[in-house]
Amino acid sequence: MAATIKDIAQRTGLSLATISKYINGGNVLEKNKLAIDAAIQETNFSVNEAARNLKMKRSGYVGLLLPALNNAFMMDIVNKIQYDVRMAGFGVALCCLASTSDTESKEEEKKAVKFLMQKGVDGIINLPMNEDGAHLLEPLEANIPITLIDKQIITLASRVNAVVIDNVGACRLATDELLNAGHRDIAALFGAQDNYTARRRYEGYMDACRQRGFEPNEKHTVFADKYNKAGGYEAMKSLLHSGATAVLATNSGLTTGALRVLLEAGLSIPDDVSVVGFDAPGDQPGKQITSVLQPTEKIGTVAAEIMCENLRAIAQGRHFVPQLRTLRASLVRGSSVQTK
Amino acid sequence: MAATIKDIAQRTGLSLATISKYINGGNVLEKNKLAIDAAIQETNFSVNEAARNLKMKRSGYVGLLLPALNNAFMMDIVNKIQYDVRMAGFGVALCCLASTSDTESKEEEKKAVKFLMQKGVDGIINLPMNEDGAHLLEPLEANIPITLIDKQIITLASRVNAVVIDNVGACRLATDELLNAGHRDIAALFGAQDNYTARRRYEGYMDACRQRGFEPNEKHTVFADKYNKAGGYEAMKSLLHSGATAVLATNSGLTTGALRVLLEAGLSIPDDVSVVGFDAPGDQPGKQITSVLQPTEKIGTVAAEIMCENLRAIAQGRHFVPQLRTLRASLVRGSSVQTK
DNA sequence: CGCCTATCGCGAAACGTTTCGCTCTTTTCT
DNA sequence: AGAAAAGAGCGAAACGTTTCGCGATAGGCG
Repeated sequence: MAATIKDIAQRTGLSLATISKYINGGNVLEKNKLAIDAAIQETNFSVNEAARNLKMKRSGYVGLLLPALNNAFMMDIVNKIQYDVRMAGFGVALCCLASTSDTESKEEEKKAVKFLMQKGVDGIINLPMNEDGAHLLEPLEANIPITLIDKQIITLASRVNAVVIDNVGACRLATDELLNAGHRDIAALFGAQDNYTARRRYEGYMDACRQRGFEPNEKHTVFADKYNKAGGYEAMKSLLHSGATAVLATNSGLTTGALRVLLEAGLSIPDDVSVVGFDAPGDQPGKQITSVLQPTEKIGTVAAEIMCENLRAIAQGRHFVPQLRTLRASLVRGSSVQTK
Repeated sequence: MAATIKDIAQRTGLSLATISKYINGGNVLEKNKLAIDAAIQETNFSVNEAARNLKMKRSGYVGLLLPALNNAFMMDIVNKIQYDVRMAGFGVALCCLASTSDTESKEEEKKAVKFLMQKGVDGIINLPMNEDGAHLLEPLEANIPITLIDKQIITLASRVNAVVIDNVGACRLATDELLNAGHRDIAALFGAQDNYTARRRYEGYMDACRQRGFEPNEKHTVFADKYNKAGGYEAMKSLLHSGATAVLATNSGLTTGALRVLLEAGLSIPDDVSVVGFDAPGDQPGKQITSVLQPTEKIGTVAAEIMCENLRAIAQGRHFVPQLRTLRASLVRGSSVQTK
């Protein structure tokens, strides 16, 4: 049905090789150029990507593999990457995991990588669940470029790209905001302890405290197993009567969960308790929570950029070296912190 | 590098045809089965999808084409479809438009369809911007199954699937909630008048009013050109001093925009003004807005289901008839409506 | 004028599958 | 036992590209 390169060859009296060359930007006599263009117009020809892919051993797709798609952070990143990658001519094969449990997710992530490999994606952008990076070994063997986002995998650092935010600095920023306001009894909520990001943020928290020469109360620090709303809810609940005058919630889920507890307890913010969150939905009508804002768009752009550059390098047989890009997060002040 | 069917043939002493047949579920002598399985194990073989796609004239991808990815409604749908479609063995090629203006979006949508066609997707799931459906003519000619979500395109009704919600009923539900509470002066915010969904919701609103035998005040009704937060903000602003005792905001953006205005005006909900919204972020800490909730997961599941069924039918040479599925939305009561 | 070099075009093989039509073997039925 | 039917396997062609290596044509130069 659809026209092929063969049809163009017949119509123009040229050979397959010549048509192919022209299509791919090669040089051809002016009159042949015209003839080919005309034939392409008439037949409404467009190259068959499947055939091209077979020959070229590529697929024209980039896999985008995320642990979930249920919050604004992920959404913004997906949106940006999807767009930038597409503008570069690649398709985006989206894989967002569905499991809620950590161990299940890890298993699911491995399966997803297999799926993407089977689909033959040319590259993978991944916000990893498996922090050991075992799931990435196979694509790495196959020489498929990988760009990690949000988390670095240390053992793979020399082989994969990564675009992360300065978690230590970000959390230091958030902590300082409370410390500057005079708070010392801070209920500090972190993600699970085996989570890279959570650990870095804890580090930033400790840094900030120690810089003031004070050792935070361990009793007020909790690492939530679930880093979602439920986790934040439970964690905050357990700290409700701890005497803390401020709350530091170090990710989006924890923040929403914690806020809900405070609200249900009838506490008023910031009069009864000050709050600094992460990625707090700043978009809602109502009280604005002072919160660390991650540069999601930038993360997406940079990840896409690196990936496309890698892909171009591979196509041209050039070499490339994995990059690490660290982006800075900013603090957006709302009205949730009161000087003590 | 990677093993091919040829390698398996050599190792087992069988022919290409036989290996292919076995791989695709055909019958083969028990001892050959074993031999093939062994060879596959040893060589870590897996079929080359590019080659298979070329031969079979398919790509193994479904295009998912949305006007944007910047709200929970879209996110939930993407998430669900992505998952279900993947479980059926297809990849999802995500295309979310970036334009903010209507006309630009329509142009962008056409381009996106071209992109997906070029990529050779096997089917397209689309929340359409171009309500005339012109952008879908080409894939339709090419016999690519199409599933519309959220909006039906009447002129294409016999050729495409559609899964929509009962907009009329949903808006009637919302309106009744205010009417039942005794409100008669309702500031009613709708999307642009050339928008299918907006019109249906307006219809539902009018239905509900007329059923009570009263004709709503036209002055209190506005069709916002922008159906986002900004649109809601402007629209509400223009109605602030209209004397309305209640607000009906008929989509997510309008709802947030309107709420912001009320908040800034220092009005308290529901004491000063009652509010019923659509897709109001019910997830936030703070006051719950009574709101219509769309069955996003269900929409996703049904759309994926229909698409995969279509694709299976095509693969097996079966015929299929386009379906229309209408889903019901529900009203979630918060504390934003007060009896007058 | 003749040689060297660029430039352009071509034929053919290759990428890794699936499938058609055929042969050969085995089973089933009468 | 013999014929028919069913089951397995095979060779070869096809899907639509890209690319290698070679021949031909034309232009530049001494």
